[in-house]
Amino acid sequence: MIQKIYNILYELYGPQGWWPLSSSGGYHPNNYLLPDKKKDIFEICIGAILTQNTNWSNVEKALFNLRKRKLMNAKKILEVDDEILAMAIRPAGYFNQKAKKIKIFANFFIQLQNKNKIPTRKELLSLWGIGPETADSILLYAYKIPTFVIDSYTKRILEALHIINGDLKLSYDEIKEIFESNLPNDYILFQEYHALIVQHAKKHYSKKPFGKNCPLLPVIGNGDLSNTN
DNA sequence: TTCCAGGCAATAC
DNA sequence: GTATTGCATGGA
Repeated sequence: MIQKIYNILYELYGPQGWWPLSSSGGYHPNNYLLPDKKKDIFEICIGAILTQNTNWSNVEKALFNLRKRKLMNAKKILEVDDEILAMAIRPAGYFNQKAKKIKIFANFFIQLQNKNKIPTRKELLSLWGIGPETADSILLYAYKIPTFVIDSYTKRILEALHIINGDLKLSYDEIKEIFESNLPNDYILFQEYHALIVQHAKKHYSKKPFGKNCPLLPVIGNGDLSNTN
């Protein structure tokens, strides 16, 4: 079932090429070696924080401002005044909170560089401002670690398809496990699948009634709560 | 004008 | 332990 949904979405939309990177002019379908530079890895991490409950077009404005001010760099982020940073990322909303989150992450990022290591999920979750979705996005898209990203769209679609029951209020990790236990452990597949879910949800699950004209519903939505295969 | 976006932490119950 | 609230901009 989980694999089948992926096949249908891929057939519908094709490769998505997440994460969008400014250095490659946005999305980069079929180039799964990216990011390959420290600056791009950092940009993905910052973008993952900025996009928390925020439209990507607003995040792009904030990222543009950061590049314009030569702040797309962990050391510079730590040096700049909180208020300057907050104003630069203002279009992304929640700018005071996010400025604080970005500073905390920049400090962590520099420590990673010094130790020449990649972050663990546990380390990321211990940072103020990094929750499960942001941690998984960073691991999957910046570091190519095969960990599945769950967002509100994912839950919305699974509920519409009756693969999960909204009343059961499954945890983030439980929903994540539904995907990971039914798919090969492949970061490219995980990157594309999450991106396809977002693409599909923007089209059919953004405004109510959710799932209107969703082509998955006639194929998958059979009301069987137990079958996640 | 209202609603929503690729959440998270703090607070209330 | 679970539910609610604050955080904020910009486009539809």
